[in-house]
Amino acid sequence: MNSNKIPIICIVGPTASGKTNLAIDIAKKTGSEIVSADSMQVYKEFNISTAKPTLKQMSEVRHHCIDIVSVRENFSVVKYISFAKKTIKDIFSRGKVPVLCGGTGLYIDSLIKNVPFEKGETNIFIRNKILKYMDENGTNYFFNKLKKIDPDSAKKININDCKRICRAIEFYYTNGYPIYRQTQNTLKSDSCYNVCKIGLSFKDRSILYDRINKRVDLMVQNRILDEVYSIKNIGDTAKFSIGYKEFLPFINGQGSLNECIGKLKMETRRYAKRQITWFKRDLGTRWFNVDEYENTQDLFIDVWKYIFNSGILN
RNA sequence: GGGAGAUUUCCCGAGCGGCCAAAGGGGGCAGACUGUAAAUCUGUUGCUUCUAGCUUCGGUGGUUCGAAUCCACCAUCUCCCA
Repeated sequence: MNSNKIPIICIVGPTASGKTNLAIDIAKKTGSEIVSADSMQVYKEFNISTAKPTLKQMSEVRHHCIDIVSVRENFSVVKYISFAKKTIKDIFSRGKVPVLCGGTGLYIDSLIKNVPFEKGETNIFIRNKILKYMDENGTNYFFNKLKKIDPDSAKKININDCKRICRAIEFYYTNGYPIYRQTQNTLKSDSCYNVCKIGLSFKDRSILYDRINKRVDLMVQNRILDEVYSIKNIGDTAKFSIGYKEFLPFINGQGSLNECIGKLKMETRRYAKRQITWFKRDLGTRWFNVDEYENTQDLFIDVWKYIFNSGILN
């Protein structure tokens, strides 16, 4: 146990696995606060679609990194990290062990691994020009350019991955050195947190998928469509939110509502799959199969035992 | 009642005598992921004792060296005329 590191309890897992409730139970038990790690719950206007904790839940346990920007603004990992780092420090300074909870793997890993995001604010204008060029003329020109300025990254990035090619080039020209070096530096640097990581998973994938489908039905009942209608001038990062873009065909008269709901369920399931792939990578995570427990109380008891025995609270 | 057309691997859909276990897309499964990440991208997807063999293209029979592809009948569906 490294004493000069801030201890964190971290809950990860796919969407609809029950992270929110588990985190709240843990925070109540330890008298602590929750730091969300969710790239879409940061937006004030998304409530139903992001399955945010309820107002009641948020009044019982303090939540952070939720409702911090408008969908009109662009958000990114960097903004998240600077916000989350301060928050975690603050919670710890008040004698509590923060509970980090969320489904955005990139945000969690970047935070925990201490990724050194430096100067070089993204130039959206240039980025969009490069992406537009690749969309119209193929990736060859920029991929070859990348091979020259950052051959290591070119080896790792697939020739069809426009966004990563674009980012690597953008990185080089704003920072003056290859993005590959940043990755290497991160691997060398030490985390400033001491993390007890808990993952929620399912022995039977179909049970998770079933929960997702039901959750979407519930969102529809809770008038997710009104939420979509109420959003005006959405920005470039929020517009990709699952639960927003799927309803656009209906709103534009290009599809039935049922088709959109079906698509939303499907996209959510696929998202869950990607989350599982991401989180599985971290060998330090202690996994709990949700579908092996009779109820959430039993699950909580086991999780709590694990947290307690980990020594993170000492 | 008469006429025209359809039936393909989990789904949609191409194939119209050999190069077809069958294009392409979707989904599933697996993977990647360092300033858009709920984004983006990759691999794989009939079975097996897997550099080969076996069983598939509504059903049954036939033509042919050879059929998902041609013929006959049957079944189901769609459309058109009554």
